[in-house]
Amino acid sequence: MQIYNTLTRQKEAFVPLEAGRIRMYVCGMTVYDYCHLGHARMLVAFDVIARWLRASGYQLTYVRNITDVDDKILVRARDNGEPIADLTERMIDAMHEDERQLGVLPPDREPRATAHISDIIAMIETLIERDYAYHADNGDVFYRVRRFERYGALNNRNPDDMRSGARVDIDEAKEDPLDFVLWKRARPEEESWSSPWGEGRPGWHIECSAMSTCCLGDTFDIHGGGPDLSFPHHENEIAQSEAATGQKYVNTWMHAGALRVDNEKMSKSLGNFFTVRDVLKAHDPEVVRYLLVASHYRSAINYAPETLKDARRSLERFYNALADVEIIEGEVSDEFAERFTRAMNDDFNTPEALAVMFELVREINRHRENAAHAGALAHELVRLGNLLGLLERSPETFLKGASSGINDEEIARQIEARNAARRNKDFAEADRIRDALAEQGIILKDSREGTTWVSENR
RNA sequence: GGCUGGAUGGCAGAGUGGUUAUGCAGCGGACUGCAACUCCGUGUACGCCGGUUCGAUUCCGACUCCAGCCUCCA
Repeated sequence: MQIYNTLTRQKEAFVPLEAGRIRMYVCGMTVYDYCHLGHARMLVAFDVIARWLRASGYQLTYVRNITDVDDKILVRARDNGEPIADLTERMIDAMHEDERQLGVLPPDREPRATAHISDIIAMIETLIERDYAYHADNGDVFYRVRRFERYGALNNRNPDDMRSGARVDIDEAKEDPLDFVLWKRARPEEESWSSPWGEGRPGWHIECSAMSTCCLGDTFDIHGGGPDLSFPHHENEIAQSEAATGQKYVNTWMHAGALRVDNEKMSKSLGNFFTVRDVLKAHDPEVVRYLLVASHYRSAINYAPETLKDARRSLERFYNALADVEIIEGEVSDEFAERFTRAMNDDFNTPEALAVMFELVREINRHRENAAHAGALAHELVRLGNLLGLLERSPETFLKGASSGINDEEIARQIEARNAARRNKDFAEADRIRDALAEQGIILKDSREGTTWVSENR
């Protein structure tokens, strides 16, 4: 298996630290608002990765944290006039619901920053002991970046270069503008935790170092996250963890590509985001997942509502192939599975894997008259699709969707009326009925076995 | 300014030193009462300029453009 490593900027043969076992940590959400599609992209990308690692026979421990304390959460909770725990619980529930909808399987562990304050404090204490951190005059604790020689390695960045154009805020309390905060002293009225440095809360970067080490050990196999976390977040994590433990932190760094809107990054700070729940109001969740899986996980996706239409049509091709076939296990050429596996083993090449599945679709359609063979091919298609978290529903459920406004009995009645007209060669009437149903999004399909329908809604 | 990516046919999107990606859309044919679904066939696609090579979209160099990071952000 080959995986692209951000640290070395190339695909590498992946070898886990412990044979047969993989430990993976992914930076999750800061829960002060609903998930947007950019989050969905990252969540689905690592879901596919986790699924494939498991399908490949590895015993995977997948940890994805929740940041449930930070400045934005504090501000939002104060604006709402509620305790931060109320806000974060609500957003965590919403996130879980969005994930479930998108077919994202839960990680094995989902540690929260507020549940690991003592681990965080312990790590900061170690960093201070080792002279990698200092308690500044303003009460904050900072990381001493220049003391960590390898700083910038992940992003190929030299601290001296960063200084020149830097827009780093000149905090008087810092020894060096590059230093970043590990522990923030609480301002009056702020929710806080006690520490050797007084009441306060953890800085953002330290929580991931503390939680990943707690859950997975000093050194682990894979660390992932969104495209914008590489710097400074992951760089800082390396500095913190390696300074604290003296061990290599992570072997393979993985970063998902961005999701853009109108060729601009979608992000909360730009305000150009679509929330997952809003998109799912108008679109089938599997269509959204397909859209995300149809691009390689590292490439940027330029999202436009119209692109969902293409995704929908592509999924329809899969489900049309599965419709009216009895899906049964049977003899199938290994070729498809082998090519699928080769694609996925090559840095999780899902577009290539989907291409193999589409070729399977054609085989099914070609062999429809041979029920056993078609059924076996269909079984294989579903099996491969499931590995990507797709094709988990019956073709009927997907194709008929939520038939809005008109119920199945009424549709059946109209179809019977039309077929009666057809038998009488009254094609004008037959077409009138078909057009009327089409108005309501119901598309009829005639075959030797009779007339079926699908919904083009959603 | 520094550091990363990227530029593929109408659109989306893989990949490869010489041979069909794949999906959607289009065109021709089959099936159909007509459609839809499906099948068969069909597109001189690889940003620009040089170089290496028998041969480059694929390797190397320059250039142009786009995006991301350098401040919280998946």
